[in-house]
Amino acid sequence: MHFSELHGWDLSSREAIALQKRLAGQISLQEDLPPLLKTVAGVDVSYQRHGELFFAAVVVLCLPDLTVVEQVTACRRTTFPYVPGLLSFRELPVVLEAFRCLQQIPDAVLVDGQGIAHPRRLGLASHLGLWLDLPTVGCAKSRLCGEHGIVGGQRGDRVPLLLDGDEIGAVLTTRSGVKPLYISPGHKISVQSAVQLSLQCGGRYRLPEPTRLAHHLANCARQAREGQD
DNA sequence: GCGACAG
DNA sequence: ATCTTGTCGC
Repeated sequence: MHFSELHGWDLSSREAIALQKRLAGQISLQEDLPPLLKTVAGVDVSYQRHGELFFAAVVVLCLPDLTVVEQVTACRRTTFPYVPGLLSFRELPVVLEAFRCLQQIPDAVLVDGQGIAHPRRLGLASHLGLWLDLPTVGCAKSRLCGEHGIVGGQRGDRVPLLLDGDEIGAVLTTRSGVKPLYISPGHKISVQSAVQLSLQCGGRYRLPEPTRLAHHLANCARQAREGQD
């Protein structure tokens, strides 16, 4: 990993973009999942409008029953601003902090954000996948880049997400009658498996259980801290 | 120059 | 993401 990435993350936007271009070349879209997935983790971040504290949560669930086996949270202050396309430099530090608290290593990770469906093919899920050297999937609630047709309204319906002639992901309806999710491989997984895993992890809600629970836990951690002051 | 733009 | 109350619908 790049030195500046191991410390402080105090990069300029120009440096961050250059780093993304280099790291993108290390992303693997080859299937590298265990024969049978036993655990899958979900991760998400929460923070205040005008606050500097960021809270990350990681929840590990068992497959195929989706029972929770472990959950951790972490808190850290961030300085990197929100810039579309540079989200990982803002959220990855606290997310990695949370992963260090985990007692076990999940077989795969679902992330609230894009994988390779990114202008430089290195969204938050991809960047995290490289750091952890684990299969990751980007499960974003809205589009960052790429084009696609209209997707059906039934759970499981999907259309390809294309960018510069490449299939970078899929627009997937995870729950009938609800806005679709933008699914893309983060690292060490194919579009097909990313979609398959996303569906396997949910059904009752728009978001897959792992990220849905992580989102809730991160919010609880933040509100608990706010209550102290 | 103009519009788009994860969380 | 967050700021915020109620409200429509299964």
